[in-house]
Amino acid sequence: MDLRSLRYFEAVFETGSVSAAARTCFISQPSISAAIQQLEQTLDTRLFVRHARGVTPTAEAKKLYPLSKDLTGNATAILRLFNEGPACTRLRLGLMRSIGAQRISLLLKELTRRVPNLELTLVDPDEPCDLRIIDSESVASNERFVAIWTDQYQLAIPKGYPLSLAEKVVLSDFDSLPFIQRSPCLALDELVAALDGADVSYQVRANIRTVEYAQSLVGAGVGAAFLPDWEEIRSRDDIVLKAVDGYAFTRKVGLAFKRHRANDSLVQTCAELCQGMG
Amino acid sequence: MDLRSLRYFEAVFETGSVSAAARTCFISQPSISAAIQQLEQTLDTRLFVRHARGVTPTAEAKKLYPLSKDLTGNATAILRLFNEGPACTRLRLGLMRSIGAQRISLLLKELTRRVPNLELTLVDPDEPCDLRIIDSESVASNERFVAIWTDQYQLAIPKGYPLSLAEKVVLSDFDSLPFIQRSPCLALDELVAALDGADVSYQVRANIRTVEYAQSLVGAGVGAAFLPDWEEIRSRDDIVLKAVDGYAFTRKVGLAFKRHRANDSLVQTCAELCQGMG
DNA sequence: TTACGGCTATACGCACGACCTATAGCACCT
DNA sequence: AGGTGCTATAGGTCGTGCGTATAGCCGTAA
Repeated sequence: MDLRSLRYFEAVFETGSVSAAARTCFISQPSISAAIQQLEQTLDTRLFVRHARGVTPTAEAKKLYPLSKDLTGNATAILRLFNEGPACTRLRLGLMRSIGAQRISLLLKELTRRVPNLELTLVDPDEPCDLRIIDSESVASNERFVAIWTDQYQLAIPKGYPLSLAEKVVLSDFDSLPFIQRSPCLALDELVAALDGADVSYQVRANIRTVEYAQSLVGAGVGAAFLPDWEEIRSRDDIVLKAVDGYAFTRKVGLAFKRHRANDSLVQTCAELCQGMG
Repeated sequence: MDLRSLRYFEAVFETGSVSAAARTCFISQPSISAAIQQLEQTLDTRLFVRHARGVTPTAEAKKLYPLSKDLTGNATAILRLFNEGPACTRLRLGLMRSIGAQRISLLLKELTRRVPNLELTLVDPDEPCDLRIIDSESVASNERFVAIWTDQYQLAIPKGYPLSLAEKVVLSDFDSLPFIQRSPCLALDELVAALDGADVSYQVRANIRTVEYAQSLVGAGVGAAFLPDWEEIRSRDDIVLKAVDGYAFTRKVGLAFKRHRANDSLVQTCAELCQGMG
């Protein structure tokens, strides 16, 4: 019997469902199933009655639950007793460049509020780090991904451009449109592929990496750009955002972390936080 | 932090030594070292000061110890709560045929006393089983071995034989001696090898498997046999036990169990019991 | 009735880690 | 100085916790 199984048991008990428990524990459903089976075996007791709509706890499970809760509570209390104090917890956070500061800063603010004495270091997502905030395409195979939000990519057009008055944007509108490229960006790659397929040639005015630069350049009238539909962009009076008719370019942005660190408490609070920001 | 590390910590704290803790936990010393280091890392605290004569606990360790003891105590209490009652614990014990009933029965008696409601099944040691009582030569590579006793093999001679009066037995005395072979027996194999080397031919009267049979046959005067120097044989007035001059044939008999089951409570009580019987 | 969606259990493969043995390095003792 | 007992490190093996993919089951909707 180990604390891990007990925590999983508690989650199943509280949610009344193996799948739901798996979600709250940031773990796959079969893993919870296996852990519960193992626990049932070591205790030589049936803890849940399985049915198609979830599971219902047996009398033994109801007896076990408060004991388990007490035990795991004590365990984390011991952890806290030794970990709190002046010692600060260090967190290296890999941040995809194209994410944009505004939206992330809310998250980081909340994180530093929740974790006292946090020493946060922001690095590129390809550097060694504890957590990464990246798009879902960049997740490594040994990483777990918790989505935070989904960006809809739209064409950001300077107010003065004729296209900014058009009802809708179609692919042919890109023909000889001054354009600001931001890379790496999968949505842009898709767009380029679509344009190539339609034999439309566009005019590159700038190659930059962050959304902030692109935003400024569009605002300054340098050219149009392909940007996520963030509120901070939408609310500018010098930029118009328009969807490209017939195309939906999206990317899922979220938190990625090594699977074997899923039980790390710092990782867990981050994951919970990110789920809450959705 | 897991219960395993805490239990190892308690053992180190109580014995004041990593090596001693390893012995009481039936585990290797580096494993304890690693677990303690890991615990120190997750608690972000130095728990022991290492020196050449063992380890001394720090103030933090003294603070942790009662908390840890409490936690692991609660955990085992939960286990007991669910495991005790009318449900019986089943144990399949593989018993080497050549071990002899008398000595083992003491051990089994004590075991059934300590474990209430034990359902014991004795099987051959090559059948699937939870524990095996075998000699040290037969231990598999994924098994751990806890010695119980060491048998000294001696020549058991019927009282009436001339050799029973001899001062000492030498290899040449085996020449045309009526002999009772018991196999499999490594000590016997060694003896045979020695006899072959000395060009002595002996006379086989019987081939049997258990010590009990051999004992009876020797007692009945059928022939001599190579037997461990147990009290139950030594005390018979129709058998004389004599060491073979210049040779020490021994075998270590003990408890063997799969390594990954070393933390199983039933396995542990058996191992402790066996250590105590030495 | 069938089709579908959500639930749990099973199958199977991978990778992390707990464990082993062997050995180095250190302090104390003879 | 060499021996003994301790702890730490190195390197390899095996068990198991976790993943994805999938089967099977039941309740609901078409």
